[in-house]
Amino acid sequence: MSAVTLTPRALYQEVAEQLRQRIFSRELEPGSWIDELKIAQDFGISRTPLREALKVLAAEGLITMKVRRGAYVTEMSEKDLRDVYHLLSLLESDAAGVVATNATAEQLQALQALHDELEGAAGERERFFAINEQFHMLLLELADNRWRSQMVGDLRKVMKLNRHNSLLKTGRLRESLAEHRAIMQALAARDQAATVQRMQAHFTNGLTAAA
Amino acid sequence: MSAVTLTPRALYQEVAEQLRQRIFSRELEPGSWIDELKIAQDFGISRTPLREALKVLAAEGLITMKVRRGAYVTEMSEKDLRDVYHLLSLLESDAAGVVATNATAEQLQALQALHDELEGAAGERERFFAINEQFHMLLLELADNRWRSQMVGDLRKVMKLNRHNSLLKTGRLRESLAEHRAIMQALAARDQAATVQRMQAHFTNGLTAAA
DNA sequence: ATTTATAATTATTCATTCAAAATATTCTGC
DNA sequence: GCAGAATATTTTGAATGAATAATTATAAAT
Repeated sequence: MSAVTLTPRALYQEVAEQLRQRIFSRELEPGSWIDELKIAQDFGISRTPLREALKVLAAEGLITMKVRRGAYVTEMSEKDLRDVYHLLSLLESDAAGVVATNATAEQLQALQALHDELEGAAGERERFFAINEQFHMLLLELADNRWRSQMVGDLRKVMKLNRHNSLLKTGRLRESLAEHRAIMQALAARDQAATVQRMQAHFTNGLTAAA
Repeated sequence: MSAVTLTPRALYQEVAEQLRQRIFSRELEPGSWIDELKIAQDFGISRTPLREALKVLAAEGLITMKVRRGAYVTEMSEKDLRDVYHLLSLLESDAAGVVATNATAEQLQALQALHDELEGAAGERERFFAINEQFHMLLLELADNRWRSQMVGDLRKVMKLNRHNSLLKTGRLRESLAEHRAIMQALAARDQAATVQRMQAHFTNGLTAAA
């Protein structure tokens, strides 16, 4: 038994995270019914913490509960994808604008450092995506609004339901880098309007590339 | 004709709604601990559906779960209020812009009708607030993005945790009406930029009035 | 043969029970 | 009298079991 029952967090949270992984890996496909008994047996737990985990995921939008019919993995239509992407663009652009206005010199330096890493990783696709993710996360953190961070986190999770879940297509890597550079420059210049505008453009380009 | 389903929704959803009411009415104060046993006995139910309801409310941000310490009603700091209000402004302004661009003539007429009602209710405070709420809700619905609607709904719930929860102060009623009129004109003119800008101004004024 | 109604199976939902952890209280020793 | 440890009580977290609701399948009647 691999069960090291050290409980850093509650079981239902652990289960929720495991379920997210199964959903993102498409082991649980969008639209499919979630068999409580089977999952509970798989994890070796009872249905109680599993049901609590399902409530959490339902609130995140990853699954949809139907009365007396159980839980289904949320299906994202094309419109849903566009809608969620639109909100991500709106929220992250605004966050960038806030950072352009409020960030300290040290914080801007941290962003610049990450961007420099990104420039260096233009060849390695995987590493580029990882650092890119870090950059967006740091930006969000620096915007210092836990409610927005929570919402963006949820939206990004929902985006992962999409089969082509990359917000950045491979072919767009060079253009994406150029856009990032432009954003970084606007940030360094503390130009809020330009930062927002360029971040929005960055997202818009990402969508047309993904479609 | 009316009572079709005996169980319109699951018990945990019913309980979640009841808890929201208790929180909004300050029967459960922000920062206070939620006694599972007591609440369960109050409602005459077991702890199981109650705990599931608590998970839902936690996802909405209304309560905060501490590991092995139970559930607490979320406390909103001044900064939290500003942060949430900022997001509401961002999301609803964007929604208004979308409506300015995409709404059909009939939909704009429906908005105009509500606005006309608002003009007529300038004297009656309660009715003014009710219609105002309807207007914002209809706008959101016409923007046709269920993810945003969900988010705005959650944020508005969280705003209700505040003691002075009115987004519109009484004294600001006349100014608020004037701002609404300006928004309606921009909508009728299908001027997206002006609509967004005026809705943002509307929110900004509301905040300074509430502070 | 098709449609409707009933019965049976299956799965969700809620309650009761059990275990583990944290906090409060009491007792003992210095 | 005070401090520390041990015990007891309170409360969260998890498991199991029972009941209700829904769907599907089968049978009967038109």
